Amino acid sequence: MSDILITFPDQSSRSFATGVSSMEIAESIGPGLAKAAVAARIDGLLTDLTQSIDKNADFEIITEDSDAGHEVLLHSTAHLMAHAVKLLFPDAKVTIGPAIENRFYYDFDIPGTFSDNDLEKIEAKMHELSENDFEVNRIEMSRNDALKMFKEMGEDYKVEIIEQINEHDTISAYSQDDFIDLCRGPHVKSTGKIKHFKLLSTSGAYWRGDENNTMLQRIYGTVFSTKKGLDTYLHYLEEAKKRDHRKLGKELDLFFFHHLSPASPFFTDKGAVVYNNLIDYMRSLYNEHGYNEVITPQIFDMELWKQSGHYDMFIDNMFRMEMGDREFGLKPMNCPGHTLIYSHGHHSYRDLPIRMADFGRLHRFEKAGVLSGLTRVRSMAQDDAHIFCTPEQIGDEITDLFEMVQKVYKTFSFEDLSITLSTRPIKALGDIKLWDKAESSLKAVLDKSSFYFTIDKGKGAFYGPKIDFHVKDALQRSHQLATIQLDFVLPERFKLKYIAEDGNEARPVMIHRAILGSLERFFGVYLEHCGGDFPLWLAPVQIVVLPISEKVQTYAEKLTKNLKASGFRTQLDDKADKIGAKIRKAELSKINIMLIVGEKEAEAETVSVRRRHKGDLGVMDVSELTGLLSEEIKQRSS
RNA sequence: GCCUACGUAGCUCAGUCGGUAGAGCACUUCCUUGGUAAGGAAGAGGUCACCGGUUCAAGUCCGGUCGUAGGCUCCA
Repeated sequence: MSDILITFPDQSSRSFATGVSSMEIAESIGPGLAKAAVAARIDGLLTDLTQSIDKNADFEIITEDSDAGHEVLLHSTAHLMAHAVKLLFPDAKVTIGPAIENRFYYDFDIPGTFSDNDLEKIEAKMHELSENDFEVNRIEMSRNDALKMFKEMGEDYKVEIIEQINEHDTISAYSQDDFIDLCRGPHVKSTGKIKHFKLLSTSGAYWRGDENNTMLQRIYGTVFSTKKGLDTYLHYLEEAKKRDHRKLGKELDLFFFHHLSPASPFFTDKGAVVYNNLIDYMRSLYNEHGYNEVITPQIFDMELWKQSGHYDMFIDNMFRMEMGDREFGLKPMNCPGHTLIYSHGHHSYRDLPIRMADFGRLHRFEKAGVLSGLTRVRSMAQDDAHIFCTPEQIGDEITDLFEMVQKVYKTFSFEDLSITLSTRPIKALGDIKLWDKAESSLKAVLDKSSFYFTIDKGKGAFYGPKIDFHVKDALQRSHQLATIQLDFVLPERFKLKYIAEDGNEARPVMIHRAILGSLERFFGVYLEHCGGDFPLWLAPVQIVVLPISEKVQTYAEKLTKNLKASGFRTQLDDKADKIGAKIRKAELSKINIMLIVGEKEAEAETVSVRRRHKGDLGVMDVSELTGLLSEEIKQRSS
């Protein structure tokens, strides 16, 4: 038997006997590696460790702590769960069970549903199967044999899957004890490898995601190679729950919902302070960047939405009303209204670009099942603007937007910006030449920006290509916030024009752009990002004055009054509580500055300053303090 | 829209087998006048989401409506 040459990721190579398995190679390198190995990558393809190799190949061991290895482990755990479910619920039919980010799921067709109690039983059975340490074996077979086998087993969904697999492809299945499941693999070599897992939740899910198909029962779970890994992940889930904007919104009394206006947030006085400060901040940027704000109607004759195309594309998401013999639509977007402003006057190329900003309230009838807190609402406003410009101006406008976006994310301390450029979809309106030009100008700006970006081919809007910005929050979750979309269609539909340099009429381009996106959603995302600890400039209550006893009531009142007059959002806590209780209350409501005043301070006209989460900062003159705070607010420090 | 779970005081939650509703925090009043994360006492607060049904009797059982939550094409 001749030898084969195995090349490792560091480009070193060694020869092995033909037919060597990945496991044997791993063992030859070291027992530690062999223990951590879950799969191998041979010439770029993920395979089982037991797979034998009979030709020269690029080779890499996949360990359980790598991303690919974790995926294998997740997928193998999905199988283990399916195994347990089949034992406990013999009538269940298996469907698919992929790994997703940090989790896996498996969909089953069962007569009833899974209860929490069932989940516990399944988990216990999984532990039992893990302890049995069954070998996991790959079985390859022809398409016909596979069809026959799964038909006999009554696994209709698997049969459907096999029927869609290319005739000439080999089909693989994996067995552990007497459980067998159609699967591409690879898998861990025995069930004993799967130890640290937890089933998380159940839900309904349509077969192949199509609501016309059978509703299946899905179970989500997670698994890690170490107990520590699992604990860390479960802790992360706890942390995410603690920071949930709906929970914080209630605790800090920022907003609430009422069943008489579903999915439409009520911002309390406190929440409105934050909301309005977000708007004020964007306004200050608009001043710097040459935007003009407009105010447009809430309700338009349906004729407008027919002309804009919303009637065809968006009518299911619109609130409509009939008044006498006219039908009106509540605006879901500002753009059509803005074209009416643009058309209200004549424009020369010298007027362009026109940057038209609008914080108008929008209403969208989102399906009941997709609503969620502030992230998916039916009533919202955006930091919306439309830029009307010449095709030549697109590049400069985008460059300016980039600058703005970066400023904004810095202010809110969002790091880890990533960008996608979405290009022309198959169903696109407008001249292809214009598309090419628009795409290349977007790409040129991106190239110049030194930002890393990926291209989402064919994912642009039907009216133009777009750039989306994604940020990661404090828990490393990604959120799409800003969007910049080029639009050639609306200017066409509304026959927008300007007089070009050559004296002829020309069609402007519209750029739709929002940086925070919807203010409601941004409020939610940012609330979770900062965990309710608003920076001073955004805080609903910036200062609370805490008198130690009634003896200093007069001083405390005067102090509060003066701070309010100086523009600080200040409260006085003159309840008959002890100072410790007042401090505790202020800390829990996350008020930035606590001013403790007793007889000493009253006499010297000073304050004892305590900062949220930081504790006692010592005694200060009032003017010194207000100077520092004013500067902090002006800088919008985070 | 579909599946599942949930809806009890402002908030967080108990409420057994169907027998007419309870705690903590918050709130109000009183006592205490205090020095950096909870001083004490008393009081007030609920059409148990809504509508209907079963029953002598419903927060509890059944049906419906509304609302909220987790999901619903990350493919064997």
